[in-house]
Amino acid sequence: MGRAPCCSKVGLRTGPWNAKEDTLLINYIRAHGEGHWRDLPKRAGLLRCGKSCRLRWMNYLRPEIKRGNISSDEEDLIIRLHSLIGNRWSLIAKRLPGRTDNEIKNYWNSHLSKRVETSKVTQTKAARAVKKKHQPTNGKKHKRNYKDNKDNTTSNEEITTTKIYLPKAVRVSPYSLGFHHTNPYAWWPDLLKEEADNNSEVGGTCSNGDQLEHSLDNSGSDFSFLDFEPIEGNMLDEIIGEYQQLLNFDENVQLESSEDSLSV
DNA sequence: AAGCCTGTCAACCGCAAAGTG
DNA sequence: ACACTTTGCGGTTGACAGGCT
Repeated sequence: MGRAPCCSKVGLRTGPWNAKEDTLLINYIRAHGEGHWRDLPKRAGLLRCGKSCRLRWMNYLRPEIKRGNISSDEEDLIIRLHSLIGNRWSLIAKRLPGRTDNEIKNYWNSHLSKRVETSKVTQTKAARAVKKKHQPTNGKKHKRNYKDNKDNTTSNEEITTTKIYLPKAVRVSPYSLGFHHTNPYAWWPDLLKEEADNNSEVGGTCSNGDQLEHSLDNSGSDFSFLDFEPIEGNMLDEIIGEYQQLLNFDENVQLESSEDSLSV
């Protein structure tokens, strides 16, 4: 997948992960925790680069990841957040528990971007019709301040210049943002689920022959995500409400990427 | 049935921020 | 303050599936 692997990865596997690799990675992380991605493949007996392992874990194997269709609530939230902060997928993902930035990005590119674009055009046509209706008859431009969009695809569209400055991208641990899950092992391979359910030793022998040293204890501290409690209340509603206030501040809001200030 | 087209999504890359010594 | 390493992010790619001609 993607581009050709970089030069330093000779001898390492690329492309889709198989079940055996997934199991090795899951077992290793359950035993030793996340992090130290560079050394992880060697220790786990994987012929992958650390980056690939991290990506596989973060985007697919983490137990708190929610699989399945994106709900209409989530979709609505994505659209609103994207209109507010643009392609900041990780920030958007952090507002959608169980969803990954990659998943949201893909969903946006394949499902939402076109729909939103279509919607924009429709709205623009309607706006033009209204504007034309109220255009002063002397031919002078309407006094209201219109400004071309940066994007040429909508260069003819005119919107007001209320600006919201985007925050700089910051790294925030998903755990610090209330990332919760209710059934962390819901979709893990049955073998692993059994192990988790039984609170049993992860150890034994990996398929590569390595011995796993640590045991899994759900009440223990090896995995912080095991300690999470379900979110109280309807988080999506809260978030939508939160941003609704911002979006309603002015009918037309123009986003402008800049320093970490918010001004309207 | 076969070839082409299009949409989806996992996985890759480069780059930059954060962390560490 | 600096250099080096690690981690996280966003853009992009390409395999695959399904629809269309």
